[in-house]
Amino acid sequence: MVTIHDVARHAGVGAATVSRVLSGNGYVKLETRERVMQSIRQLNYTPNEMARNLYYRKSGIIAVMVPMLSHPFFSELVNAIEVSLCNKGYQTMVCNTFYEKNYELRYLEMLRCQRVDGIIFGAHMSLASDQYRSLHRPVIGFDRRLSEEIPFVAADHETGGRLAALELIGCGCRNIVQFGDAEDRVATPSSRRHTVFRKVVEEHGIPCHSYSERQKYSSIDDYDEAVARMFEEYPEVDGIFGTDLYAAASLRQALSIGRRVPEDLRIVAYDGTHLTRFLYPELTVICQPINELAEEACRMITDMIKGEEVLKKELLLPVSIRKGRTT
Amino acid sequence: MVTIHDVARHAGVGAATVSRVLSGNGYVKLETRERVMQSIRQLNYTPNEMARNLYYRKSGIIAVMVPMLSHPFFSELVNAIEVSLCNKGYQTMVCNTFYEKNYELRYLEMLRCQRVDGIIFGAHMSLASDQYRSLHRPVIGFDRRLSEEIPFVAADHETGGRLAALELIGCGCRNIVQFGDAEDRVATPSSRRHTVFRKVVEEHGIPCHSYSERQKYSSIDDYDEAVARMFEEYPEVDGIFGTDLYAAASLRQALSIGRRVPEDLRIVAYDGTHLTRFLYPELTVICQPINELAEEACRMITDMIKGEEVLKKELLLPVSIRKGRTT
DNA sequence: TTGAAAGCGCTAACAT
DNA sequence: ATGTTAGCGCTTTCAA
Repeated sequence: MVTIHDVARHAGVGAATVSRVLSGNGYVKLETRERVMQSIRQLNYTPNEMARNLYYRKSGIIAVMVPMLSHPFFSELVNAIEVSLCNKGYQTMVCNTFYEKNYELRYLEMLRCQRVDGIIFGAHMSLASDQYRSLHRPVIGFDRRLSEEIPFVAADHETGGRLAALELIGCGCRNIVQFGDAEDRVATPSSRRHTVFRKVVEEHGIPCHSYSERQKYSSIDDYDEAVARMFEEYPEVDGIFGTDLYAAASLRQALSIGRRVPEDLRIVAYDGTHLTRFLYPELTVICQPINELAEEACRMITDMIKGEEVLKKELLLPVSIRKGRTT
Repeated sequence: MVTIHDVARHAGVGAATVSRVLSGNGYVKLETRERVMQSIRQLNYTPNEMARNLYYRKSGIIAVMVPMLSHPFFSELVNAIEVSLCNKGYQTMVCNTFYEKNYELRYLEMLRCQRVDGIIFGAHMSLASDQYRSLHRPVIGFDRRLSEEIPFVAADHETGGRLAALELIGCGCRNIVQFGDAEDRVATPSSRRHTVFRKVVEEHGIPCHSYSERQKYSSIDDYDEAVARMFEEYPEVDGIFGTDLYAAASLRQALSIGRRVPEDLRIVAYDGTHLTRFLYPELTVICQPINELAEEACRMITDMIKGEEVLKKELLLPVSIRKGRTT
């Protein structure tokens, strides 16, 4: 590997001069500059990023932790984050956690050892909040309230849950099922949509059955199985609410057992990933503003890295409803 | 930030001793070791990765370049790569290229400046092959023949194209359309499936119309538009072949204009992403072995990084057909 | 068994 | 306008 000293020797100057030419800082005689440039080109020199990083104590890399990248919501999210970070001059490191604490810990370690400048936490929160707090480094939660001091960004899930409920109620549903835990046992902002959904449904005097999501999804089959079990246990269901994957699996199975949608069964999806655009009949879906969420998350984390205090610690972005043919 | 010297001072030893304790190399008296360990814990010390990386001249990071992470095929691929690299002790950096040469160049630069130890090229190949060759660093092509010396891994697309063709022919299709360029203008292994597909179809005396894929996809709408145009230009079509997204868009539009699948129209998809599992009727699909492809790609790149010569420069993995209800 | 010192490749302060 | 030097934080000879 050719170093700055090789270039310096080749050009007959000191290393500092080469550095000056490269950075554009400081004065360099035109003639010297050109000689240096030529040496750089001849030796095909590229400055070593690791040395620079060590000096500046920053890696220029931001990690984004998600439970599973292949999940459409997270792949679209990470995609948007990558775009946004790239525009801000950062590289994106992806970290799958598979809902496992060990992975989370390992990735937190990357922050402490300065491998990354910051972390966007899109993963399940499984650690005690003081473990996050004790970091004292740039961390933000995506849809996760990690601790009081750690800023987070999320969609306005309460409104999302309400919109979904009203949509199904408006269609005249009498037996509603949602995939998600309505007990508020999980403290993530996104779980609130299920609490609100149930509340609104029951306020209208309609029974609402909630199927808790499993802790961990390893494959698509998990969704299919959950939906199959639901249809078995709750055959009279006429309104379903769940994330895109649950909604899609419900739609598919409903059609395959001959139930008419939306006549016999209405479905409202949540998230609005690309998947919903490929289904027939088109799903009615509550869309999270993925791009905007990503943009804000990146703005927050880069501000924190720059040392600026993030003023608004909790940022909720509005959801929207896209009406399809399943309601 | 607390450094190794802080720990050394705190424990009343030299920095080298702390290093020995940390690495487990060399002899350290039990008593000293324990004193050092205690200091490490008390000061909450974590070794700085950047300094280590500089010393060892490696970052422990591998970049994977894809056109667009939100595309289901690439998100599943990168997911599998992340898992595989993680098991091998590497971090994964994602790089979207959006089919643009500038991005590719920028990412190649990361290799030269030692920001990453290697690159898996899952992106469109837009540079001249000597630009890749001149790297002399660990690079492998995923579905891309970058230059003669650069190893690559891909699915056996020729067989894939043949299987798809035979499937549609076997269903009695007389007017077949495929989404993809059958002219072999693009030199990627994956484009071969379209050449073979057309060849097999025409050998059976059936006309085959090929819709060239666009260079760049920015949104899902692009697929929808292409399919809509196809149905308009080629209303008599009774057999369609295309990647999952084309197949899914075709299925949706076919159903929405009242065409019966598979009675009036048969569809064979290519790739086998999760998307295909959510459609009704279930798509018949030629599946790429994504996990195995990722596994092999990672094995190759890590071998190259270790300095081992990759023996088999071209690795083709078998595809499989999953029969659904669209044929 | 341990510490001092020389690097890894770069930048910036300080001389000149 | 340019070179020398002292780090950034770590690891590894080498000497004691």
